[in-house]
Amino acid sequence: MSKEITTRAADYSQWYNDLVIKGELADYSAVRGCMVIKPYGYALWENMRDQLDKMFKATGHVNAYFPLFVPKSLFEAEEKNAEGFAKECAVVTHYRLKADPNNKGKLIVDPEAKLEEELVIRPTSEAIIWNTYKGWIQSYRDLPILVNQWANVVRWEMRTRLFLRTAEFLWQEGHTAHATKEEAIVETKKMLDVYSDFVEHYMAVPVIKGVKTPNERFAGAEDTYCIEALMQDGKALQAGTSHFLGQNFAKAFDVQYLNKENKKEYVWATSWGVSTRLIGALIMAHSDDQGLIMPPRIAPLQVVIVPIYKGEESKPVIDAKVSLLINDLKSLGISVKYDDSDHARPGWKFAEYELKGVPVRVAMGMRDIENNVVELARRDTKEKKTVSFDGLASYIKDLLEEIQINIYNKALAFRNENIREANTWDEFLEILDTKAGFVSAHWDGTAETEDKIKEQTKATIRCIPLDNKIESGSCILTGKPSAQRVLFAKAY
RNA sequence: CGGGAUGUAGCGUAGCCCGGUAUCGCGCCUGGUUUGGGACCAGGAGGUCGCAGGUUCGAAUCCUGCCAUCCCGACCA
Repeated sequence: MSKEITTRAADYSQWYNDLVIKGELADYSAVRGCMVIKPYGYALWENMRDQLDKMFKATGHVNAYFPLFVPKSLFEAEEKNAEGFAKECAVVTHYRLKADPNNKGKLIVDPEAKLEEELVIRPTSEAIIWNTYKGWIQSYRDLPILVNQWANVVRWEMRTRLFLRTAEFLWQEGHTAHATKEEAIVETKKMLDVYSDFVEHYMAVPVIKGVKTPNERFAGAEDTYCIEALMQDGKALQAGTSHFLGQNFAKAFDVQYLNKENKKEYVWATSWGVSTRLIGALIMAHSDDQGLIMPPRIAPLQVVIVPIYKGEESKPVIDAKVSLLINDLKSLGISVKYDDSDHARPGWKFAEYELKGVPVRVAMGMRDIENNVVELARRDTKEKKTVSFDGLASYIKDLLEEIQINIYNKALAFRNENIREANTWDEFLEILDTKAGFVSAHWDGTAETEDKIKEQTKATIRCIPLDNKIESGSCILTGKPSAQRVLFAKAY
């Protein structure tokens, strides 16, 4: 009774909030728009971070750390980038507080401690990083620079939502510098592949790789590549972006190198990022009305064991048997918790771990020990099975993989069912209205048409899929000729 | 930032219209009985009624301002 979850059908947004808060991933904080990521949620982020970090390093990248503050003069150097982020920047103007002479025990900002130059709290780090790269790059021998940083950034959003859009969020941002345009484009696409690989294979969320239209492009980019995922309510969510920045930042910060012919050239750049927003995607892609469903490969906890005992004498017997299983699981690299706490009964624990999305639950009582079995429950299908204790750990290892694949396939089937072609404006409206999801339709390629469609339907062009087949047709709105379909959806 | 709603113990709530020292359930603590899908009995602790002003002898209740959260827009990862 203690932790009722709103159903998806009753109120999708409330369902999402319930999962985040009652599943103990995060909580609201005293700071507007900022959340506290709780240990269970942070453990999930750590698993995601560790895996991504491995993948970044395997593709030749190294980590570094740049300041939180960006002097305003650096921030404004790349005009488009500055313009794009200007209206959501937190700015530090003073460096000292002092006692309020009129109000004992209170503090005021010391007007005499005004900064000569305001410091922008980074909404993204291109400016400070490219200012730094200027000092790192003289020759073609200094290139490429393949640096990533794990950091927090601040974007003063009007309307925030747990994980999906918070004023401060955690992310990684890769910033690379290259001698040639071709190399930079290869890098941009390579990192998009790393993202899609991670999101699909570890988070079990299928994504569509594509390129953004100029309207939706990152401020300061020449091209923005993205991965788009579909949530259970039929809305799309941008799960990651990789930008080809051209020479925009090199020119803004005057970063040039000498090539083999001893001629000066501007450096080519990329940047790419994914954030704690991915956790929102994970929640909305898999979870059900009973709670979260964690993909085994990044689950904070993969297996929970619940003892079922009658009387004090059976408890040590169960403990002893369980410790064997724990050792076996740990030796296979599986995370496991034995919840033998006495303040909650088994039924309560079952519900609790379902809410938290633990992939596999083992229940063991005297009855099981006598038969040399356990009760095994999987979170994704809610299926319960009696399984032999012999070889149990490796059975569970296989089961975790099966769950991983099953939830991916389920999400994939849902996503595929929800990509629909529209060939007329009426069809387009009807799909958006009654079914949501992605709509594949022809578009005349102009920003004006894109804006009009957005105004009338709230749907935006999520991306032009990279594997798009070339197919001529006519624009859904204007009827003008079009060379290919693009993907529309309402989005988070 | 515009429109709507909400804010009372850790959580969910009654009381507000019609002003008089806050109700109930869950949870929590102690002891006991329990344990195969959210246990039961007994006793107990826990509240600046979102915050700040104002009206009043007296404010959870009336008035003003602010803050936070949720929903719908605009903006965005």
